[in-house]
Amino acid sequence: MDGIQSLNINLLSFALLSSGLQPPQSYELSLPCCGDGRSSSSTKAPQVNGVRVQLEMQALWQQFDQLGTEMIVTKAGRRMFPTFQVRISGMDPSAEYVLLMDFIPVDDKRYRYAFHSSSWLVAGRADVAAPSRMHFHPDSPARGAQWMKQTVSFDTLKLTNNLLDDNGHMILNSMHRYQPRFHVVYADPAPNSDLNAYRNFCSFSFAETRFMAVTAYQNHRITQLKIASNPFAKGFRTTDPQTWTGRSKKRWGQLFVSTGLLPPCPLLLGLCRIILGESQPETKVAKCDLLLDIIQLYSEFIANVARDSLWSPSYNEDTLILHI
Amino acid sequence: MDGIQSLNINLLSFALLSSGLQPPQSYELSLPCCGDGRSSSSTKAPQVNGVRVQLEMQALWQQFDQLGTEMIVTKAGRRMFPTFQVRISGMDPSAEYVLLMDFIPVDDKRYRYAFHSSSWLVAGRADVAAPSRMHFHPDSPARGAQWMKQTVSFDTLKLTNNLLDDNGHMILNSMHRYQPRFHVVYADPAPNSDLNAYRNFCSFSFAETRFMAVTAYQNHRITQLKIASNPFAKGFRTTDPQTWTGRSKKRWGQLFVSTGLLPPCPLLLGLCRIILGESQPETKVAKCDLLLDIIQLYSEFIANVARDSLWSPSYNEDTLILHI
DNA sequence: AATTTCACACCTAGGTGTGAAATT
DNA sequence: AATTTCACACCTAGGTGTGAAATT
Repeated sequence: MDGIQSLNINLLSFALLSSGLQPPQSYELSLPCCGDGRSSSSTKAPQVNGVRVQLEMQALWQQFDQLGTEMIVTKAGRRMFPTFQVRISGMDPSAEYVLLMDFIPVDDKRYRYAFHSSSWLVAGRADVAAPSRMHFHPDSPARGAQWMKQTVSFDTLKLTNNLLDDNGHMILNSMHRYQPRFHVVYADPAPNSDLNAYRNFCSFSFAETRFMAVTAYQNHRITQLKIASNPFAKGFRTTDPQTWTGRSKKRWGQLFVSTGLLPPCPLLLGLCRIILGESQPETKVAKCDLLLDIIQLYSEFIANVARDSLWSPSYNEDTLILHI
Repeated sequence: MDGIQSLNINLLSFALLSSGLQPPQSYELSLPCCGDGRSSSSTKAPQVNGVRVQLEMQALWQQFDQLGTEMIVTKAGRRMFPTFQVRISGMDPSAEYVLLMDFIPVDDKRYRYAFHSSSWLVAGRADVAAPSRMHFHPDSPARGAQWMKQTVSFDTLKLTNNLLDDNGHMILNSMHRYQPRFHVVYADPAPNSDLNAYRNFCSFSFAETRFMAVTAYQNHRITQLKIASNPFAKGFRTTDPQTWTGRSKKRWGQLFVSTGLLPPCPLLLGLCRIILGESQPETKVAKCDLLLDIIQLYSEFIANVARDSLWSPSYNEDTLILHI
């Protein structure tokens, strides 16, 4: 990454500032290239003039966009999901390019979520703009052939609401709306490349990647779509037909303690099977603590309560109610 | 990474080939710089002349070296442990450098391990040399200031015995001995830098990083030291005072089935505690399958054998012998 | 009352040596 | 008989939303 700066920092600063980097500003005016992946044809260097960019996972992005995409921002930095990924064509295979992203405010407004109507409402003018940063793709600089070989993924990019962030994350204001922007910059080796820097870059925006920055999800349907589509949130999927809504250790412990429900041995086995997720054998869930608690409860039950008298209690298929 | 090649490939190929890259060859003759981290003083460019390199984790390397370090090579590629890491000083902070590693045969021999004497014996001349490759540090190229800021780690480097490897791993012959070598190359921007390429690089070897490439560990003490020092091998450490030598599910299952030992409820609890690793609470072991088996055995015992009659069996503290 | 923070359970992704099986 | 391969249990490292607590 160190090499990028020496090669291109002057170029980039001129080019992107002149394209209107500083937010807030109008969304439409900020785009020198149109959003459908086609660059404007005039006054561009041949190395960028023919560049075409295609958004990956477009169907998923559109699914989110229809609900009103939300992206979590945290102090430590949070990845985007869906990840911004593009497929590029039309580069000069042997020319060097730097790829980068930034985020511009869609408008000059601050929003709040109205739960009763499940919609976003304007809640005044925007807060003071967060420090504007650019995210260089870590493989930059690289030749066109390399970039076009496979999908270019910005999966290391993180969003934060920490104005003092020093991890190089993108700083955004929560409850504000943003448009991701993607830039292709030709690393012109000519000594006076600064003079016509505007010719050497091209920018792309995809309307379906707009999102609201939030510290916690507001729209429950967004949460559900994230859980359904992000592999890292698999733990929150409810695949079990019996829908164990209380999945956590605490809830289970409370359930057992408070209701006085205790399983007999075959039921304990069945319960463990379910908890350990036998229904989906690929997810070997590490719910040892929960299991340990249940066994403890069972053990205490045997030791202190049931002993000889209650060894064959009556129970139906799902639960056991102790006759104490 | 693509940028490296455009900047330095001619330079590198000339410089490193002239320093004697092709194995096999004598170990001593192959080192233009001495192994204590000091470069030779004459005929070098000022950007590399004063470079000093210090091996990190030297004590650990020496511990392995005393036993005869072994490094696993696999078809898919295996990391080195210890990882090759260095601390660099004396670079020109604003000059650009490429850092890379290669591996040269220590001698022209093939070895075998004699278990009876716990030592390596010569087993003939070396096999045909594996394709020689270089591993560029992924941050290359970068400025001296960047490289000197913190420890430079080659933790992405992998070793393979697959002659047809196309993942860019280092190809080595199993049962052959190798010396890792580290190169600092100044990326000379001068147009005719090829002409005095030999002035623009410097190489470093650390004798304690020599190792034998193996497909399976031969010296048991090496295995034990790897287990003791590599965090990823923590699962094989025997921290429990009772030293559960049979740790696997299969062994436990066999133990229970074959000996007819079955725990009563308090013992089941204690057993689960031990299996779940309560003794070291930071290691939440996912031994759910094992636990499930034990519970199954216990359940079957209760359902089919003990039922009413044997609910209070005699047992000592460690095991229960059923009176059937 | 609205928004943010934080410890946490629960995943993905991938780095370990094991020991039986396969290969040479 | 020696060496290599492979599925596997068990770790490390870190990305998820949760829901209670803290903050604004």
